[in-house]
Amino acid sequence: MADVIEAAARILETSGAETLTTNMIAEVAGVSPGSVYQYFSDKQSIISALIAREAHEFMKVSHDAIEECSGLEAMIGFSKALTLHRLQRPKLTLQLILLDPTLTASSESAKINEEIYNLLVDIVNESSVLDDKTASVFVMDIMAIMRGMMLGEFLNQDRIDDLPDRIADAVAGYWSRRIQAVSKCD
Amino acid sequence: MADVIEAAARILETSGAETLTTNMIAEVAGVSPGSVYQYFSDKQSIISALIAREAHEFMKVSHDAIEECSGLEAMIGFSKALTLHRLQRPKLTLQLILLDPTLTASSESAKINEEIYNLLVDIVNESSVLDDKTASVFVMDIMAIMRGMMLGEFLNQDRIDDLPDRIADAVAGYWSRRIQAVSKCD
Amino acid sequence: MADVIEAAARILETSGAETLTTNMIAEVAGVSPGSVYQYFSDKQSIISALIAREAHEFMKVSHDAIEECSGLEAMIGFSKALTLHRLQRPKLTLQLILLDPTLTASSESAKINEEIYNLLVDIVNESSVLDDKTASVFVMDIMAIMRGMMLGEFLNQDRIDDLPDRIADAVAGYWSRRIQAVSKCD
Amino acid sequence: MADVIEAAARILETSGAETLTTNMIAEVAGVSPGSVYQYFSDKQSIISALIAREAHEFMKVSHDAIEECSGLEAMIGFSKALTLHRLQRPKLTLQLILLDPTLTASSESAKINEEIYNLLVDIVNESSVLDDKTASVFVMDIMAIMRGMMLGEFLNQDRIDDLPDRIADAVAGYWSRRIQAVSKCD
DNA sequence: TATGAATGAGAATTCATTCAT
DNA sequence: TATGAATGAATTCTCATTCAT
Repeated sequence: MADVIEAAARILETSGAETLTTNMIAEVAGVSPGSVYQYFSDKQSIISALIAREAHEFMKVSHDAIEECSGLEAMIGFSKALTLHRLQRPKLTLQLILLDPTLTASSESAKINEEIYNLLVDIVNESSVLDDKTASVFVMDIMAIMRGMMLGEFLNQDRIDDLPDRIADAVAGYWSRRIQAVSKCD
Repeated sequence: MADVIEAAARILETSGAETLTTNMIAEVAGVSPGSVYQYFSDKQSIISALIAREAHEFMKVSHDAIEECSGLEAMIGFSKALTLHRLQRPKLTLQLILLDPTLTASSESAKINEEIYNLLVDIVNESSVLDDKTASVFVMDIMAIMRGMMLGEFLNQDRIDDLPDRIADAVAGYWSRRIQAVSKCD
Repeated sequence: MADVIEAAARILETSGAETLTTNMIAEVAGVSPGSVYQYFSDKQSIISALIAREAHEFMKVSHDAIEECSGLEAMIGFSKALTLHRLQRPKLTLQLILLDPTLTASSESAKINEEIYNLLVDIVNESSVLDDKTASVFVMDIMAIMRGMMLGEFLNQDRIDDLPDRIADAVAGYWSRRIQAVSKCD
Repeated sequence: MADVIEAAARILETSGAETLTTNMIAEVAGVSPGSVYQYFSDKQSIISALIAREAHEFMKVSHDAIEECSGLEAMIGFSKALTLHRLQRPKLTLQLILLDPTLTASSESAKINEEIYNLLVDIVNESSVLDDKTASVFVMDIMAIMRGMMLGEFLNQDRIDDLPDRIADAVAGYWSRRIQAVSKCD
């Protein structure tokens, strides 16, 4: 099962989503096409499982990065952890974002995604009192910025070494500007 | 020809890239499958033409938004113009980003993309003296932030009315933080 | 009309039967696809007309080659005339043989073919008294030998300059051997 | 796999090359269209495999026909064996000659073709000393005569019973005439 | 449970032919 | 009469999925 998922990951990395056929997955995983369907109901669920795996892996890293920090500092910690984590397999990250930008393909990854979302909402609420909707949009934007910048970098691979810092700056920049904007409204 | 491109756009909006078949495009365009190939050599070139159309439309808006401004002000003008433009057809924007994040699918859209890129590099160079590489990464990041936030919003459609402002804040935040970071390095 | 036929010929020569489309014929002939159908009921009738044209051209040469000769000498004269004639456009000959080995695609070329056939039967009958069936097979074989050797040579283009002599030898060889064989039977 | 090849053969025999579609092959073979592509990469490779099959079958017969003979006698033995072999499925032979007159469609049949070619060159060299080029043309001509006469007969089916003898006479006739012609040149 | 050959619906594309202008 | 855009049936080939072994 893990082999099948990893096979899908490797195919995405080496030749992209168009070549991701179930027969190819089976071949790379070293099993028969029929066996793949013993564990996965269909092709989409393999992709979903891969996304869930990646989300899971990240969750482990995520908590450590935030603890003992709060507010913007915690958010920056989070963004750097996410970026460093995804830098390990940039091509894969790129392909997964294109396949499922929201990470909600499976209920499992959707759940993990929500956990992360709640984590970030908590961080935001520690330092400012925003109504639910505003906090939600705030967090979504920050995730979108991170996702967008990773996607951009992984497409160009121009200056991958300082990507974590650049993303941190983008997040911090958004945070400080936006907190002001949101406060003004009240 | 325009009908075929618009048909592709509508299919992307209503049911996404998987249902974008050449037969479906022909049907929605109200022509026969054969007719599609009178104007387009293959399926990809329809998509490329659609992307080129969108890029073209945006270019018209783009110049107006920037003129008489400079520096950050110009960049914010640009980001708002882009966002407002893409807000007209958010679902389509989303699908096109997923199909071709770099806008380089066709030589024509690649050219327009480069024009926009040069426009932004000029804006950056007006206010700060950065070496070529740094300016390039700077501009790429800003485009990535915009792309990421649009993609995020169009997936959720939570608070679309203040998206231009939020993107402008993100761009401004990145700009001010990053100019400092880059200056420190010198 | 002649332009259309010649266009078909040229396409056969340059790129073979697979690329012989009606649209291509029209383009090479410098007319519109619709115009082609003013003169020809369908694609096959263009090919038939081309075959008829070639048969016709050859008939002109044919009579001259035979007159004042008789028997084997006349037959050799005929074979050399045919070979020299077809050597002018070997590629075309090759393609036409493959398209219609019997030259009976159209009633017109079938008629010319029969004329030639009768000519050769007369030649045979001048020197030997064979029953109709035997004479018929005799002539058919000679035509088949010529066709086969031309086809072979035009595929390889090895030694095209002495092809007429080689074919003449083959014809003469068949003639002399076969006359004996046929006589024995009686 | 053999079923698919035989299906192609039968279609060629009954209705010719225009009706030889991959769907029809699958239907006649009693399998699904997809199954055809399990064994053959594309349509052409089915045809090539059929040609290779025929060439292979003939090779088995070929050696026996020649052994213990030499010179013209061996060549006549060969020509009779070939003719008798192809007489088993004349319609198929006809269609295959039109599809691939040189038998070089596949590397496998090309190889077999070369084997046969070498066999015949050896036969020629046993009785006469010809330079390479002359021997090559000599053998090619003999093969062309056989091919041409089979093609002619299979089109008309006039007197199929004495075809082997007629072809043998044609070959013998060419041989004796041509050996003289070639010797004169020296 | 694992296999992998077989499936067959469906995709992209072609091209002989038509017909409104 | 000439045009050439439009047609649409037919073709090759793919691939997610199944099921007998």
